Amino acid sequence: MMPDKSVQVSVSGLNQLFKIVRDGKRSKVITNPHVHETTIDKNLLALVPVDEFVDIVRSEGMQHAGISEKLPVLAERWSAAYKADTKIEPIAGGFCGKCEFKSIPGDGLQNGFRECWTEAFNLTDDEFAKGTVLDVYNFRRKDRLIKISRVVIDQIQDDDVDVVDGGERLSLSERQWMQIRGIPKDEDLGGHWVADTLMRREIGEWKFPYHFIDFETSTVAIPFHAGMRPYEPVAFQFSHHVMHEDGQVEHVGEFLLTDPVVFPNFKFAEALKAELEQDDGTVFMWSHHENTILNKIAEQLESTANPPCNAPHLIAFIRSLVSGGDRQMYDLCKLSKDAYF
DNA sequence: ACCCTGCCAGGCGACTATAA
DNA sequence: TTATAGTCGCCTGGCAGGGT
Repeated sequence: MMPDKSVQVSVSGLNQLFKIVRDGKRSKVITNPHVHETTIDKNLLALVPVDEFVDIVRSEGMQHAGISEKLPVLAERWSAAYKADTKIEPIAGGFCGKCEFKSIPGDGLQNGFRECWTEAFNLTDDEFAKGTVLDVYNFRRKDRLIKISRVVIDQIQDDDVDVVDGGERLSLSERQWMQIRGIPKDEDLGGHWVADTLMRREIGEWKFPYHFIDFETSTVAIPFHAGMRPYEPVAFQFSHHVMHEDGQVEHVGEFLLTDPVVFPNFKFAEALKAELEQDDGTVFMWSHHENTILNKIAEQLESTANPPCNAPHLIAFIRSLVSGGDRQMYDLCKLSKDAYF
């Protein structure tokens, strides 16, 4: 059974019926005794046939952490190793970047990643400290280099990265190369690099007062509110800082709605509108998260059965801020990628 | 003058990896 | 989750060379 994202729930507070509580080191779910009195839209859960995927696993086996093998063979091998507590020989790959057994030097914990990579590549402490192909930003050839045991960052060769000239922008490959070989001496501003012309031109487009907004959202499987679907984002908090022309920065506003009964998204948009419509200063976001959330809220305002009376104003306000709007939010993450190292 | 063929570059879509 | 960029394969169109 899977939550069906196309289904709107008919009641509010469904999530309140199943409270998760800590019980020592374990968690457990307390089911509300009134659960049976609540009419739960059973369609919220969809029966999804997975035969097709089971067939794939049966015929092609498992592919995990560099291993490709039939499931029964793996089950046998891994359970035997687990039972006898014997170590499985490591296979290194790009997926090691997501290794969950890394530890921070000095925290006293064992470092499974280091153990594996020491065994696989004989790396010294010094080499670990330099960094590896896993540390290179958005590097898609790491697998290839790991296969030929070229893993320490300074072992990466010129032709391992096709450096594309980004013109006035720092291209992805130029960034990678800077990370690998360092900032060219004549362009080093003291440990950082700036695309001066581009940066100044972009800043020239901005308008004081600058608004910096940051959203906190959650997407949960069991909707909090009637009319919502599984995994619809709930925007419950934002913070708002303003930077004035004289350089003074202030935390001008914050929205936080924690009342579990109230659907926060529309109140959220309302509060944001009240704070931003005081002037026409540039609004900044980091990456496109704020854009995505605002689009989502506009969608919800349009599709909800009982929209607030100011819905048209809220929608117009959102449209002006999102990509394509006349006051579209400026993505500082993108600028930092284009113009800063 | 026209056509065919092979080569190559660029465009495009599908897929995939990555980041936030 | 969404957005974006890299990669790869495929297609197309331009071009050159050679044949009819």
